[in-house]
Amino acid sequence: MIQSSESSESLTIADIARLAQVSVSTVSRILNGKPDVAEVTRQRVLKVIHDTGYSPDVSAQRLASGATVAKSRVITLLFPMDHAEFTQLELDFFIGAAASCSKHDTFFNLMTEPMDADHLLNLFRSGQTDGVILMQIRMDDWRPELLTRHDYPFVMIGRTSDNQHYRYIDLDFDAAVETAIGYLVEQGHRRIGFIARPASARAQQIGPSVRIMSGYQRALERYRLAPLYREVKLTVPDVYEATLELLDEAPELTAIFTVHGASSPGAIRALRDRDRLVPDDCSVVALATERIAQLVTPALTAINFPTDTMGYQAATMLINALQQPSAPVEQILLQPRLAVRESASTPVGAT
Amino acid sequence: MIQSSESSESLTIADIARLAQVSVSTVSRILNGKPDVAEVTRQRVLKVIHDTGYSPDVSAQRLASGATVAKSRVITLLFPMDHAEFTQLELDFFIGAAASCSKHDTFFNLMTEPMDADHLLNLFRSGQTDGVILMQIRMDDWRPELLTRHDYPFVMIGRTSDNQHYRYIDLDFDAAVETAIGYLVEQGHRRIGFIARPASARAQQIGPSVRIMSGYQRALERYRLAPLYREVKLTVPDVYEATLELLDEAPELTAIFTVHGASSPGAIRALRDRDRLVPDDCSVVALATERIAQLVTPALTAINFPTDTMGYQAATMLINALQQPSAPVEQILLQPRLAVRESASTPVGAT
DNA sequence: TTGAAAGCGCTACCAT
DNA sequence: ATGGTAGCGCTTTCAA
Repeated sequence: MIQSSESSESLTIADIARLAQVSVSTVSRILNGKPDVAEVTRQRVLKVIHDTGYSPDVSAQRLASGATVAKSRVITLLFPMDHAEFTQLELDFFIGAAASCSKHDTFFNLMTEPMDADHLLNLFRSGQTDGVILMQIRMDDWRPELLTRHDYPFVMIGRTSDNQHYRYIDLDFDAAVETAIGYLVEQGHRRIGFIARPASARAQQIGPSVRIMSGYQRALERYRLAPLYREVKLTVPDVYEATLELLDEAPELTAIFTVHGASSPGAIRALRDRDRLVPDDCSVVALATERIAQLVTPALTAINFPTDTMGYQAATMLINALQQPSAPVEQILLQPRLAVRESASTPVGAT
Repeated sequence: MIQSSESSESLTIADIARLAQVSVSTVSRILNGKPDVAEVTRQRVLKVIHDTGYSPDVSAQRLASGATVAKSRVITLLFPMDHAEFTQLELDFFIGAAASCSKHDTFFNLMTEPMDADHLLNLFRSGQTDGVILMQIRMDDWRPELLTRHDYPFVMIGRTSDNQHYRYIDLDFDAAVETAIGYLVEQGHRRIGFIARPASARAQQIGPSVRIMSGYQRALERYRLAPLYREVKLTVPDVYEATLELLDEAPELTAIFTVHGASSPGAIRALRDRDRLVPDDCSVVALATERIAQLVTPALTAINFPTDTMGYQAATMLINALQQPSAPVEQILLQPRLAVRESASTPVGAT
């Protein structure tokens, strides 16, 4: 009870055996909860173990038991932090994934370190994780191919340009933009400002950035709209500035679509500072999580970005794949759903 | 190059040695980057390794090299998810901690599974982590004592009732409540509604819940105020309801202090639905992160809850402790700082 | 520069 | 119910 400290440094199973006056095999049995040990013996040995603070060397256990790499019951979500400022968005993915792990008796691991191939493979080799959730997927991402080749389980939140065979869950961003702009057009808007993620993300071929811009192009053509957009860092001040620029470029604009709910107060305030009230004098539609949409005033009319659900589903998908490796590959492409709230309306003087 | 797959299942260093026509020792040397190998040999062996897809068994490596448990360069943030609904709050802790890890070449691990003592110790024993950040600290938390006894490094975000010797960073919640209410009183408010975390959290002795209520008691005494509060789940709808109740109980109230920024729109909307505009007809002060405070309209006058900074500092503290185990124990108790924004003002008809 | 062999700490099989 | 012992896959002297 009392013994203060870790002489455990170099204790081996042999030491325990000696101290408890039994054989190594017996100690091993006890350690592994085997039934064929006399209760008295077990107690005696257990006492020694506790008193000495001994704990078995995991490496040796694994090696001896032939478990090349033991199931760790850990899944890891990889979110390379340098590729994007953390935003509310990503956080909800984490929550969802963590919640699923909790429900499925699995540990959840979040890694924000950007990884090269070696790091990634080592995660598996070292037994640190049983599977990974990949985020910030680029159109030409190299990771799915690598992991597939090594037969390491993974799912993507996002998708590459040609992912016939990989598990993924993603929002149909192309369609999301078309839906949002379509809605605004339906309401009678013709001059619509668009605020998108930084061009740098697109240059890096990050999926959503690429697809959002292609969706925008398609929407422009489909509705015969003139381009009017800014690609900026999605912070409140940057969006504020961008909105002002848009207003300068096209004072006649009656609506703004922004791809990020959490920075939309920037737009709303810029509008207010130019004497435009939302939604009466200008509509704002966003791509946003329900939570953020509700937090902003006026509550955002928005394409729902169900990030927590996506995180939850991604983790669940991965855990399933772990349990049934031969099960068919699931691919989920969520269709956009617009939630009408308070931030958009018919333009002044429209039909 | 082409080889499609992993026969690697059972490849050992001996197989590589045989295939490359060298001894096991030589392969080992190459694996470990030792200099005393002929370049030709090295190339030949490397090719075999690559072609076969061989990768060494980590357990065996560790065992043989005597590294009882290798430094994992991982720190783990423990956030037991059942103890609290995830709120924006906690998320910012994660961001901060992750950011520090990134800066300090360390992996960041988030675990949401509630843990018993065995789980916790195993995290260390199995070499999964070098240190942990504890959250959701209870006044009488058992974890610091356990970890200290085993000499496993940790820091707390929060603190126990008697943590003379543990590393921690915490906000002075007692003082925070007094400051907020003091500010309101200074502005001329006398009838102030208070919205706090659920009583269940307090029953569980979760630090902030306990200290916030004790701070409230102190504030009541100090300013001779009558109690007027609700303890509720901090969601927008629940806070909405709570605010309505407060309004029913004390229609004359002129201010509300809530401990959670992200659910404060619930209060603001309840007020609006009772024809009270914030801040003109009723002030709202919150305990909130800067980000949330800015997101809400009107921007919240709030006690700053620097969660991301706290997460960052906690991780940094831990990483330092890992590098210099003998360094003195750091303890940081942040004093509350009020940021005046738009949501509070002088009550109607006050001096 | 290379090879042979002795363990690392533990499990699992075979005896007893 | 217990003990003896042969490896698990690798690293690391020590020789050659």
